[in-house]
Amino acid sequence: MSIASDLIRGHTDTIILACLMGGDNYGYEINKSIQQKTGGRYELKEATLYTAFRRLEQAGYISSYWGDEQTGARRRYYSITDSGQGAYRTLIAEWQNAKNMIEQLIQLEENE
Amino acid sequence: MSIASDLIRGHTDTIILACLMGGDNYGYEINKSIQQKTGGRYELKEATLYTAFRRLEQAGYISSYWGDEQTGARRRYYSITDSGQGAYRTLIAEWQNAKNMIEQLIQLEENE
DNA sequence: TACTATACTTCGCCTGTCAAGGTATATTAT
DNA sequence: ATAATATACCTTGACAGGCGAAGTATAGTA
Repeated sequence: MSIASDLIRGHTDTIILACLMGGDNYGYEINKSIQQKTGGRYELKEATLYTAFRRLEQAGYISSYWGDEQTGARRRYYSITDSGQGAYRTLIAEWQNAKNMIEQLIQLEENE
Repeated sequence: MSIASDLIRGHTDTIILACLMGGDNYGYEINKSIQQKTGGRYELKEATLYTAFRRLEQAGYISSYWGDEQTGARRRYYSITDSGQGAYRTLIAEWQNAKNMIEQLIQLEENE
């Protein structure tokens, strides 16, 4: 069973930034690590992933460079910027906020 | 401060269904109750609200009828169906799922 | 008489997701 | 040799939900 993408929407950027907080990485590997973290229950679709990279780089939250692999397919590595680290912290705070709000709104109240 | 709409996307239906689990209600009042529950920090935009009603009714999760107000503006009341109650429970379960997954993905791990 | 609150509706734009298709290299199986 | 698979990246076009903006109608208040 997969997860509705509308529930993840808006978290893609945060997920990627969180990943890059742990160090530079490239797209394919980032997605692999996401699959691993969730025990295969979730993965970003390639189109979604690379669209997000463009968006984040455009916003100045990440920067990229080509790896110098001597063998195998080329890799484009991404690095989180200072600005991106700030954005990450903001996004985390917003998530805490949103999470509480959603819980408040979708649960049935016993009292009242 | 408001909340990013992409963080709410996918929860609109659940929020409305949750509201109707407490009994029949009409659009304007539903939105008021949402504002109240969140201390004014959140409200559904009218277009979003009424679009959601159409969608939910289309799906058979809610049904509607006109109120018999003798005065003031007419009100269209909404009622959650059996099917809608099932959908609500499913959506709640999915939220629990998604919530855990997101937390796992966006937080920094101390260990490892 | 104008404004505000209540209450519902529709149109068209914007944005993020994703199916589908493409490119290229290296390894493994037939 | 050749086919298949894994790695790794990229783009296009369609789709769906959120929402700004505008409109309709009624009732109470300044």
